[in-house]
Amino acid sequence: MVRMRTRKNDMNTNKVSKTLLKRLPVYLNYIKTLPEHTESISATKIAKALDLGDVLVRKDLAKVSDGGRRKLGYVREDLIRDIEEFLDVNRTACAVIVGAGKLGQALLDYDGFEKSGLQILAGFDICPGGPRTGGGKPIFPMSRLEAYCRANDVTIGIITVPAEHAQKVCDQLVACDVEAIWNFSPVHLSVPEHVVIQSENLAVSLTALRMQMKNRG
Amino acid sequence: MVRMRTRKNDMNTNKVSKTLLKRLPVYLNYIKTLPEHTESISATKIAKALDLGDVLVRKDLAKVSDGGRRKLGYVREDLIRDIEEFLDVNRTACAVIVGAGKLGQALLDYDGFEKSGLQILAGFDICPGGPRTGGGKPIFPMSRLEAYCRANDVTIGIITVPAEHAQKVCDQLVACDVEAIWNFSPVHLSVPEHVVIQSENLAVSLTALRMQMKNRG
DNA sequence: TAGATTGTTAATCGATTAACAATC
DNA sequence: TAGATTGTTAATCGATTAACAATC
Repeated sequence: MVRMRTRKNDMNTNKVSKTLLKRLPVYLNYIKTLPEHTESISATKIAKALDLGDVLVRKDLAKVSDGGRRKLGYVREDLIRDIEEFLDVNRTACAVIVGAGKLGQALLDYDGFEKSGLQILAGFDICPGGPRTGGGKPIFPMSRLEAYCRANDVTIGIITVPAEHAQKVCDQLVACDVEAIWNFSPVHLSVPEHVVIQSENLAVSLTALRMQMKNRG
Repeated sequence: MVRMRTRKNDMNTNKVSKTLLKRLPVYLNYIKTLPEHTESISATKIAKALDLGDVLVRKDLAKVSDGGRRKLGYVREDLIRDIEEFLDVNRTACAVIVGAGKLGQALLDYDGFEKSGLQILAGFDICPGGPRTGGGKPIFPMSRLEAYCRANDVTIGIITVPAEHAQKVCDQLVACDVEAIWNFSPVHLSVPEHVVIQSENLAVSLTALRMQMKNRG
């Protein structure tokens, strides 16, 4: 009798905590960078390598995989598969970047997002400048944004314009029916409730870093 | 009798939570972008504008300022001063960037960090390429890293090299006696205990974003 | 067996929210 | 006064850690 691979009941029903979601890609990356011949890996070892508590890692892994075997740990490639499945990295979302300055171009050219399930199709800017960036992706004028998004199933808008234009650009992207905004400008953006927003505010990170230094030194 | 401006007792003794540190720069930025003529501002209004709970903002502000007046809220410029003082933005830390690719250059040219107390002096790379970037800051070969860091009081090392070189570069920066590492490469870095580390892992953010989309749609 | 590991339940810790008092 | 606000104490929520049982 063929038995379907069963998943833990709570795997999909339980809400996943945001902190777990942030750790899973880190685990995944670490496990993937282990030497090829590594057969198995334990939560304890991952915890030590990543400076985390072992119980924490054990619980995290239990939430996304039932491949854990007492005394043995996890089979490496099974664990990779389970995490990837959980994170749904194979379902690719399409994105555009608005703002083709240095940062925008850096993101446009970076090919590392594809293994996290993101394909950045094109950039948009008020003055499109050179027709293509080094990485070979096109940069279009803003006037073509909406048509492009609708024609190419763009679900994520990435904002890399200066702070003063960010909200306006955000509104334009929302009008293109993107489902999510990934914001790299240092301002809080207002979006309708159905739109997901994630802000990378480097000034915030920097301040956190500096305060930690202050508390140590 | 001249009375010194007194601060709440718990302001320096109490440990500040990490979450507070992440919100303060956001508050500060919001308050600063209010119309010039704005005299006063309340926690309630800030909360509404930034989609946060009002009690949360109220408690946060109380931790960094004692300028709150019942019924009136805070005097805008006093609050700005108190937050800036708390975050110590006027004490500037010097940094270098290792890795002068597009991302490294974007950060090197970005002038927004200075108002958060960071001065990025120079970039370093294995092949220094053109002598200067658009923003006018120098890019040196790696061989000059240590001498430069020691000569210029560099306390923060920013890493924007590909993942496979990140740990090596990190070790080099630690050997230059930097106090903190700001890591933009998507790997976990090991540092001695006395070194502060902050990683901006975009793959992690991206995954969090995609999972939120999945849970909504 | 003994030891390394997972898994589970309870305890702790930290952060947020709720309720309400104070007050200008 | 009434209303908008801060401030404080208790309750709740969520995440992590501790303790220990299970097991291959």
